[in-house]
Amino acid sequence: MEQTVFTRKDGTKAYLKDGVFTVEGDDLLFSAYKTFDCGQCFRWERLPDGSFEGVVRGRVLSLRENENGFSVSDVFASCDVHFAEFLVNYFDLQTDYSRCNSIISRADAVAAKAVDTGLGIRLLRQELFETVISFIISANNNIPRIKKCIARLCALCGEKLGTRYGKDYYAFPEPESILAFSPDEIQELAGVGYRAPFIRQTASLFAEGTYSLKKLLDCGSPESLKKAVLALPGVGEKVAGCVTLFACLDRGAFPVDVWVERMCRELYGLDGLTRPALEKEMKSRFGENSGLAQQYLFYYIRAIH
DNA sequence: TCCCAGGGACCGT
DNA sequence: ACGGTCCATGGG
Repeated sequence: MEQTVFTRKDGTKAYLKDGVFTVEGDDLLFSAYKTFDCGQCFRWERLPDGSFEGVVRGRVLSLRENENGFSVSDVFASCDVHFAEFLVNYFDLQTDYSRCNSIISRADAVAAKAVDTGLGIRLLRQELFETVISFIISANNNIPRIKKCIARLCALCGEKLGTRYGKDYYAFPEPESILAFSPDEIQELAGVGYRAPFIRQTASLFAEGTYSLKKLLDCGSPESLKKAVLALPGVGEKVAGCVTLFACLDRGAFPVDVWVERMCRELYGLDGLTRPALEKEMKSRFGENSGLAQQYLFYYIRAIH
């Protein structure tokens, strides 16, 4: 028996059947590969059979794409309506991407090409603490190694979720679980190098309640929000941008890293500008859609290099 | 061996 | 507000 989670005028629908969450639509604009590969998340991977496996909010998920949509199942449990509603939010299924895409494409020819190349990317609405720690680890690091560091951190102090085919699965650690280890232990066992003290100090600020999702949501303006996130140890301009964007606190954020810098130089001819100047310039082009535009442009410049 | 990776803290000026 | 330097780690 099917349980409908939502339906839309355009025919898109999401429903729950036999514990499996399914989304169908003629023009869904969802590509699992691009969404998981565009650098916003680090705990999804493609399996040899073409499906995807990821750990989200303490659940091991399996995602498979089909002709006109995709299905998600919980590897160790049955998916209930409550979690299905969480997934609708996580995959940003309420947002009209065809509308966002046309707005971004209209900005300029480069953006139009980037949208074309990255079609199917969705901005995931990820958990705050995981996003903060993940992007502290991302500083001066590369994506394959960021994934390894996070996987080791989860295996070190994340809750064990189960074992399948000889593989163990772990949740992303709670702040308190990270605090059980010293900076030296985190550095040596998770291989995060000099970022270990930052990870631990930030975990402490979340554990004691100085930082929480609620407090950041209460900031009011994107400016005060960014200022608050910037005050976390190991968090600078770029990481703060990623946190506010990927934890869905400010979709207008435009984080500038080496790739975006390169993109601005090679595609827009913006040479010799500082990162804040590039951020300001690009935000003026894309406005409230800056975050999504940034993802398309990030994906595009990496694809053509 | 050097350079780079979704940079940031800390120090000078 | 700036510019330089150092910071672990691993892959090319």
